Amino acid sequence: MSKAPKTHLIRDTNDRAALDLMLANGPVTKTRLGELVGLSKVTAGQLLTRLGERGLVEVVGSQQGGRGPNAALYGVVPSAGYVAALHIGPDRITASVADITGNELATGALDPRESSDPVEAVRATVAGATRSAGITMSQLRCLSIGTPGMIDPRTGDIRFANDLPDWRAGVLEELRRSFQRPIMIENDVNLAGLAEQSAGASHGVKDSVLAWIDRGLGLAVIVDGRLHRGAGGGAGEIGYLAIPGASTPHGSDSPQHAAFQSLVSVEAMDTLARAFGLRGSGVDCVKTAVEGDPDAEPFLDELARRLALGLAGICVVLDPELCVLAGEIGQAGGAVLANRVQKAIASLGPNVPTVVASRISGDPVLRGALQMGLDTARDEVFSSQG
Amino acid sequence: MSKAPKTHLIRDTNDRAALDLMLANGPVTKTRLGELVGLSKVTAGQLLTRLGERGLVEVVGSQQGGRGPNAALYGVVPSAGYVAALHIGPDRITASVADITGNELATGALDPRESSDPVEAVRATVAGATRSAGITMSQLRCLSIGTPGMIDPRTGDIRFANDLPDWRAGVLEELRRSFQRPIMIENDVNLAGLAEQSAGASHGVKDSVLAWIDRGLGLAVIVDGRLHRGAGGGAGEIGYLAIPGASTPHGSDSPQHAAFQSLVSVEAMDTLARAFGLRGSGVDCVKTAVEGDPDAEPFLDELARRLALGLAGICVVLDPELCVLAGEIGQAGGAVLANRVQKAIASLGPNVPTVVASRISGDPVLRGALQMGLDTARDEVFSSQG
DNA sequence: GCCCCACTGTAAGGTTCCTTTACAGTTACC
DNA sequence: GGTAACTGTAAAGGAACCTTACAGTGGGGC
Repeated sequence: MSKAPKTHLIRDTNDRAALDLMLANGPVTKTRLGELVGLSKVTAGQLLTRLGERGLVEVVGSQQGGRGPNAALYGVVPSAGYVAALHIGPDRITASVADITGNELATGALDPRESSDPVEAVRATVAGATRSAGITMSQLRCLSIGTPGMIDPRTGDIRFANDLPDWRAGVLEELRRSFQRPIMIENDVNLAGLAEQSAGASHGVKDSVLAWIDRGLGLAVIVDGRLHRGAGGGAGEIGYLAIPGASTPHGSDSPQHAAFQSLVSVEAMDTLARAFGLRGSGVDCVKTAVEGDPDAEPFLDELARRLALGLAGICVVLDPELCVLAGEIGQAGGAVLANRVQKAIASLGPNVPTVVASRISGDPVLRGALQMGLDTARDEVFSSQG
Repeated sequence: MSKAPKTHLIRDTNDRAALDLMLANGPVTKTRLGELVGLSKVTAGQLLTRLGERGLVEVVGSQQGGRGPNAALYGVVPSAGYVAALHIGPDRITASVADITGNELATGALDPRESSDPVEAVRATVAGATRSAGITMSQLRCLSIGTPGMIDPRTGDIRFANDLPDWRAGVLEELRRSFQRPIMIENDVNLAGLAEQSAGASHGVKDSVLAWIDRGLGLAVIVDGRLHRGAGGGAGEIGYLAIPGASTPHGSDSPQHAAFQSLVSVEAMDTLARAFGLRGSGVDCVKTAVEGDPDAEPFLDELARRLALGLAGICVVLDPELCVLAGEIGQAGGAVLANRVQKAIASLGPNVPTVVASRISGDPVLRGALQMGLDTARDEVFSSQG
């Protein structure tokens, strides 16, 4: 109810609700839209006329089989806007381009070693992906970038990214200058958490965490349905978490080795597999163990125990309803590992979440970045000012 | 924009905003209210007429010193509703009665050993407090109760309270039957966190935690300005937190002694003080150390180190902007302890919050309970249905 | 094969709630 | 003693929703 921007406040709210409904449920008739948004048939019709004149919705068909005349079906116009999402990894940059409805049009990839300049690398990858998608870069409403490393929640800029020496503070500003449009950078693990929430295991769950167990270790914290970044963007940096009662079976027991990162990463699994006398990489050993190899059983139990030692502390603090295991190790462990971790957590503390494996196919980070990009693109395109 | 309860949706929102503004800023004139709420002078006048007819606001004076006629000052009518708040401790029940503006009218206390029945104890304490306040129990809009123990966020009932054997699951239902009005039970530490947020150190801070260090140990987690209870109400039960690298200087080092609870409670401080060859209780030793006694210095350092070991893990997960130390030990430690804890956290991890001591005078739990009670009473009284 | 009923889509008029404009009355300040 | 700045109310206007009414369309019962 603020005074200045009161131009069409209620109407804007209803327009946006209608657009979101059409994106979520697909094409709808006038009458149905009215029921869903809470408007009369007449007002819903006026709303659709308005959005049609702005080029945001169009008739996409008609509903067959009804009693009376076939009602027109209205849907969001896909070409109303496009977004590009990127996942910056140490040895691979991947990109995805989608239209405003969330339909993925094309993907692209680049070896980051081709260029040490982040802006150049991003431009090249995005250019390739947009070309395959059959659109121009100028049609992109915004760019959404997932990286390892910590983001300053005030500025949105990178604070530091250990695995990406070329991505330093100031990159956001350079990218914005180069692209002249909204650009967001977000932590990769947080994006995996968003992806899981929007279309995966934690969909509809209010309080959940996603543990990313890969070369690095991280945690996405979702409280009350919203991603929690922390005051300095450092929430979920559980690689630093000091783990009590942890000791590698044949390794040293000194304090500096008790960090969570050193216990459950891809690298740590390689070491652990060797310590258990297993062949192959740590990830492979997880897979064979999950498939039922009895020789790998103790190895998997130790992994579950280590994970539980760290997660138990997190559960004591947050008491999440659900804990999703993701990343290369989490995905390899699947439901088998998840169940064991849940049991192990139950033996360690009072708060026991349901533990499950990731349900996102493909790259969850890229998926999350796309979701974040779509959210802001829709805010832009659908707002009456845009 | 739902269809059924559309009766005066905008109007209700504005009415509530006006009432909240008058509660926060004190009496206001028609014109000023219009500016604050975002309405025209005319509409603000109609709004005040409406609320006046409902007995919620009244003219409480006139603004002197202006140019034109002295504008009437409108304020919330205190007698529009009353609330009672209770703090149930193992050996003391305290109560407080306030009017809808938050003005505390009377307090009361009871020894819980007088009656083993929670309902009887609550009735007796509330009866005493309302009598001193000069109102009847029937004028109470709601009852808000702080207890140790875990609350089920779905039912609002007690799951279990270790320190209160008579308070078990089902108490909420009995209380509701006895009082026939809204009753809320909340964890004491969470209430201390709410008190600190509404009128203490964490006022206006989005992401903060409050560590309660007393006979028991607990953590109130505030994310995005809202108290986080967790899926099972167990968020912040950090007494169970397993602490790495912890060992009592002269005590045992076995795993079962590494729980946070055993390291920093009032009892643990008694033991620690003896271990350092100090006289007096642990709390007294904290006080003398804070006052500058050099003999107690190492004792205080060890307390800060222990606190930091636990809080560092919490900061890695949540990255709060602020960490408030409360409870008997936290309050006794004051700014001196807070500063040392902050330094110690900085040496243990990447996320370093500002650490401060509680700023609530009196009983923070009772204060938080009152705040929670006021919130729901206002929802009731101010809603157009009420 | 015909009629009717359920449905679509539009037009007209009504309600709610806020706004602007206008004006009469009051008081500090020059 | 006049004016500028303010208060408070009345009247008219506009935004955004609603209901009612009606012409048109097509599947299913008879």
